[in-house]
Amino acid sequence: MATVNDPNRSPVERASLDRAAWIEAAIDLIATEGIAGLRIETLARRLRVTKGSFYWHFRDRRSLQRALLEHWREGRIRDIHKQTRALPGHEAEQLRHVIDVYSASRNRKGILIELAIREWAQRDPEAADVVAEVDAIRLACARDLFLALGLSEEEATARATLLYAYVFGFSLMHVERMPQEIERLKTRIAGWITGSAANNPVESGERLHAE
Amino acid sequence: MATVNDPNRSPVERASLDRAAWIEAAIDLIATEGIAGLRIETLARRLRVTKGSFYWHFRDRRSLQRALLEHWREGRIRDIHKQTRALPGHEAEQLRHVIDVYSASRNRKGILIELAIREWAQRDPEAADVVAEVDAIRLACARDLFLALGLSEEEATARATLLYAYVFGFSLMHVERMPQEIERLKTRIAGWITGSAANNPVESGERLHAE
DNA sequence: CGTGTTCCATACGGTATCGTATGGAAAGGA
DNA sequence: TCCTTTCCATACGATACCGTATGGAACACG
Repeated sequence: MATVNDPNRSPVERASLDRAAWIEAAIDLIATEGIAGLRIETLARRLRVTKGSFYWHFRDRRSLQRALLEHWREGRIRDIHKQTRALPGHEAEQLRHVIDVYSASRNRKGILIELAIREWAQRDPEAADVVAEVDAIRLACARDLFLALGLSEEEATARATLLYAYVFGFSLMHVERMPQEIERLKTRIAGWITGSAANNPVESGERLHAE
Repeated sequence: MATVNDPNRSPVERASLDRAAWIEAAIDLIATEGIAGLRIETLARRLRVTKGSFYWHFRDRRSLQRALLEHWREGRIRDIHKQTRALPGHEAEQLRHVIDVYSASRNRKGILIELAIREWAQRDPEAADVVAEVDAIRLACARDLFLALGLSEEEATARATLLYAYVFGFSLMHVERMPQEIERLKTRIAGWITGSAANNPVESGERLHAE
């Protein structure tokens, strides 16, 4: 008896979906099409079902958007805490790690999602609230690292702000340059931002902007 | 002769439009609704005409988008040259002026347009080309100011990149804080970026090698 | 006055999407 | 077996939009 949820079924066949599957697909969609491209029937086609399925799991389009925001919010909060948890004495290293891991070249899809949501937040109050919360938490995490380095409150706040703004701003830029040249540039800038010895290589790490 | 273009006509009456009027309205629209909100019939309603007018002035929707890009490109290039034309000996001051003028709090609408176009550029090659050109020119202008301050090529390029990324990144953030507090923060950060001695100069392992 | 040009209104076919209403297949108890 | 729940398909009305075709009013000009 090959039930609907039979794990032995061919992957191309339709499996029973749940809210999580819709949210996952929605994240993928906004990464490539932006928030405006988040259409129910488009999603349904990608999932090889009809929108009858969608309206069983969600009340309406707005409901999916809210679930999307919540999913993104929780993921970002979990990640920033993971990425900024430094061993004592390794805070500077951890800061450079954060800069590197947030950079667009390292995590294209995550950046696209960030940009899509932030552009959405420009005209959606609920999205703006979520973005504001994520910003505040990430800023606090970065600031704490600077504080651990012995900086004053104000100094640490300012450096964290510079770090955070720089990372997202860089992801907005469309630079045409040799990759190697770019990396040198970014390493130098990271040194300024962290205000520390700048020449330690940054270790690669896990993704921060994962969906 | 009270022609259609008679300047004595009441402003609420419909006047004869031209391409420039459509482009202006389109700019306003994307500032509030984003690129996806740029619909011909929506624009026509705002201009109190029907789309019959639009298709007289433009071939199709894409044609308007291209005109929009061109208009934005020219405006940005003119503006950056104007904002970065410094009197000799006043380059640092001019740099601070640039940071201030391009900050979101001072130019909300302009930032919204920038963000909309940059988000558009994430998935439209023609828009991406225009953004890349504007980025290159603005980076060059900022770099030239740093060069005039005596920095090396590489150092000037890096500082210009930091400045540019920071300004746009900050406009992406949703900070909730006292305006006055924000201004102090931004002033301090601007000091770091310009490398001036006004506040806390950026002291790193590789400090300013101005020759 | 007649004619051509400019600029816009109207009407149309076609597509995409939203949300609803309703039916039905499959699975799991009772 | 029968009934219920779960999950999705189908059909529908309604809206918004694109691009085209075509008519018409106002003006310019000879």
